[in-house]
Formats: sequence, structure tokens, C-alpha cells
Amino acid sequence: MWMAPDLPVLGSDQRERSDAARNRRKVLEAAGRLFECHGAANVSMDAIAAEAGVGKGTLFRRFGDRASLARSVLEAHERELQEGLIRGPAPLGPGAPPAERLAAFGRAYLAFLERHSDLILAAEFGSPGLRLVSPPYAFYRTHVTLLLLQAGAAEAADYLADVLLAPLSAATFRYHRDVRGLSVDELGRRYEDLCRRIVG
Amino acid sequence: MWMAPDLPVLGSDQRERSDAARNRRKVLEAAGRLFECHGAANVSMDAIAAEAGVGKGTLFRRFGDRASLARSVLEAHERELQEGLIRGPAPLGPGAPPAERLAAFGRAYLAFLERHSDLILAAEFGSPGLRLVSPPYAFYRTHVTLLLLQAGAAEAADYLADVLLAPLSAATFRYHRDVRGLSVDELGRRYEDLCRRIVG
DNA sequence: CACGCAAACGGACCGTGGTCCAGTTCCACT
DNA sequence: AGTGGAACTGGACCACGGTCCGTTTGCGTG
Repeated sequence: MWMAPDLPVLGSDQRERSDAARNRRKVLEAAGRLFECHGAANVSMDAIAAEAGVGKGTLFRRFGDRASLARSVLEAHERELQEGLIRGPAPLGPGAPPAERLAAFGRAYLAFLERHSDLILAAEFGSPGLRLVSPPYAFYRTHVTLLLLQAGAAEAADYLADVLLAPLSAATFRYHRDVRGLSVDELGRRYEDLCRRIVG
Repeated sequence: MWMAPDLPVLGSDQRERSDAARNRRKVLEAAGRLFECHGAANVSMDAIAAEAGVGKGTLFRRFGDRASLARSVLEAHERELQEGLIRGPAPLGPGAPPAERLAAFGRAYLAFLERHSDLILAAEFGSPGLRLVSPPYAFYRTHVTLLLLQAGAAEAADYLADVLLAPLSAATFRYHRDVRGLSVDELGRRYEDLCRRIVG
């Protein structure tokens, strides 16, 4: 079950204190740097705190836990992708038939995974299924459900949305790519085929 | 990537030493008891060692790590299910049309999840995607792939097998049941519908 | 500018999973 | 029965994620 960590809450008219803002930036930069450089799984929280020049307490106060920090680092990239789905050019954005948009979404998300699956795995660490109750998932889920409805899969659209999102989990992607040896391109084709079968 | 933990290996003609065998039994019983009673997530390895009357080193020597121990506890149950798929009565076992057998498999696995999802989650803890490279998954995957081939989905059967197994992951099950509030029965119906769409 | 205090800070501390290795136990072979 | 040594044992030990709480800092108010 999704629980927002107990992070500092700012009342609607409060501003974040300047030292807090500065430290948040420092931490995000340090974490991004270290994750990028050593792989998200091989960076300890101590190391991030040290690199950021900040105490460990601060780190955890601002970000709750390791996974949550990774999610924060991921957020910017995620927004970019979501932007494309809403306002980007067809077939990713509006203006193409729903089946095509589904396939385009799949390809776009696969590309996203190719770049960021490491970070995503870190963001879900220790909570299998966290993905399924996270805000970004809710967004993609809504997107896919809408497209399924437009394609006429009225009855079970919500369940089918989860089915269509499953092959796009970071774990599944890594398995298909690293264990089964499928290229990102090949995965895109398979995904398109799956979409046809399901909305067909 | 699947890596068997570095457990004691017995040469083909070696017998396990009697004290080792006794300790293994004690640990499995203790773990089963504690997992059952307190929920798999709330039992520390120290507690299991204590309950079994065994040192911590022994615990880790025999079972590698926490997840691996949970897998061992799970194994017996898993074998039972697999038995049903191979030699059980139709439609679960042989003798029914493939689409029906797929649906029956789905229902059977959902029942399995209803009983054991806690333990399964513990068995996968810390390694998202471990499931996908584990021996039991390989078994189910083969089973589903075969049925898909029999149903005439030749081309992408292996990819589609993963798609059909995804809604049967413990994490997805818990999400559907606990967050979306779907009953096991309802999930069975949805799964059957999914099978029809995919093999149709 | 001085004051007060909520908010933020940071490092000592804790519990836990997992490792290590010195000592013990079992067993096959005399 | 005695013995050699491989296999097993167990608890001290370590690293890391996460918490706690006394101290410091920013900032609105008089």
C-alpha cells in the first residue's frame, strides 16, 4: 500500500528555508552523480551524504529512505516522458489511432527503460509492487486505460491496462534484454504485436 | 541474473552428514512456524536461528540468505501445484483444450497466491526479477508456452508466456486484491478473458 | 537590531542481514 | 577402538540503512 514518507510538509503559504533548499539541491546533484557513475545499486547512503557535504540525518530527513531518494532523482526524467504523451507529436501524443498510440507509448517507455532501468530498480528496492501504487504508475495506467477505451475494449480496460504495463516493468525489461537477449527494437515489435492482440 | 547461492554441494555419492540433516530440518520447521505465525516479513534471521536452536552461521551456511530460505520453505507447496499441472485431472492437467487449461492454470495459481503470497514476496525480497530467472518460473513458463503453441500462437509464444505470467506475480496479485479490491474469483474471470484475447 | 522559536542539521547510535574463522563433530578407513 | 581430516558449527564481527535528539540556523516580529 502506498504511503508517502513523512517528509517535511510545507503549509500552503510557507517557503522552504534557504539552507534546506540548498541542501536538497546538493543531495540530488550528489546522488545523481554517484548513481550515474557507480551504478545505483553500489552507492551507500553514507557516500551520498559525504559527497553532498551533508549529515546523514539531513539526507534521511529530506528523502525518507533510499528508494524515495532514487525516485526524486528520477522525477525530472519521468516528467519529460509524460509531457510527450500529453502534448508531444503523434503517434506518441494525441492525433493517432489508439492502437498506434499504445505501440508508440510502449516504444517510448522501452527507450526510457534503456536509459534508466538501474535507477528505477533502486527506486523500487525492497517494495515489490511499490511501482503499482506510485503516482507515475497511476499516470501511465490512466493513459493506457483511456487508449483502451477509445479502442473499444470497454469491459476490462482497467485490468488490461495493468497487463499492458507489466512488460514495461524495469525487472521484466532487464530480464528480456539481459537474460533472453532481446534487443530494444525487437521488444518494441513484440509489444506492438501484443497491443494488436489485446485491442483486436 | 540467476545465481545459485554457494551452498554445500554434495558429490553424487556423498550423503549429507546426519547432524547437518537434522539441523536443516530444524531450521525449515522453525522458519515455517515463525513465518506462518508472524508473517514472513516480520521474522528476523536471528529469531529463526534461535527458534531452531542453531547458530546464525549455520543458518546462512545452509540457506545462503533470507530469500533463499523462504524459497526452501516454499518448495514443497510449489511441487504440489506443479504435480497438478502435469498429472492432475483436466482441465488443469492434460486432456482439455489449451485455452481452457490456461484459464485453469490461472485459477490454480491464484489460489496458490491467496495462500502463499506472503512467503513468495519474502522469497523475492531484494531482487526484483529474481522470480523471472528462478526454476519454478521456468517451469510455469514452459507450461504456458507449450499451451500457447498448442493453441496456435506460434510466433511469439515465449514473449506471450511472460505476458500471461505477469498478472500472476505475487506483487500484482496483492495489488489487484488489496488495492483494487478484486476478489480471487473476479481475478480468475479477468484472467480467463485475457487468455481468450491472447490466444483468440 | 535583538529576540524567540520552529525548522533544519548532523553525527552518534541501533538493529539487522550477512561474513568469517577458530573450534568441534562426524565418518571412512584402518 | 583409534585416527585424520573434511564438513559442519556458532557466535563475534562488519557494513549499511535508518532513527534519535541535542545543537544550530534562518527568519518573522517588535
